[in-house]
Amino acid sequence: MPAPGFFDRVYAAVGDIPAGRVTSYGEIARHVTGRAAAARTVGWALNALPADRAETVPWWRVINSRGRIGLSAATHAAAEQRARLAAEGVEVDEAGRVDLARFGWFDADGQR
DNA sequence: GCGTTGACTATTG
DNA sequence: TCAATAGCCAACG
Repeated sequence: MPAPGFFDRVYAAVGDIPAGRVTSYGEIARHVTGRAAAARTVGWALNALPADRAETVPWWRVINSRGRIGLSAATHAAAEQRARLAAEGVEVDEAGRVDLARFGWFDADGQR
């Protein structure tokens, strides 16, 4: 298989998130580039996520650093994200906030 | 190779 | 907690 590009690495990292857990763009960026500063690029990668990839990549488990849904509340993706998270047992606040202390995903070594 | 864009993060007030 | 500002990174035209 060809060398995975940035996008593929992001998708792979997102796919590694267990069900019922959520993580931030910064964590994904650290797994892919090693720098949390690339979080913008991660968001862009998911924004450009092809429809066929959306079937296999749990993009809805990716939120911003504060456990808040970065998507606009009026966006269809935001509503679907909340619905999918709720279906997995993740409680989402009316403001679109998730309790990272309970549902946040951390590395075996990266537990804060 | 350059400028623009973006589902971000950290800092400051 | 919210709002505004600066910084950083990768893909696209």
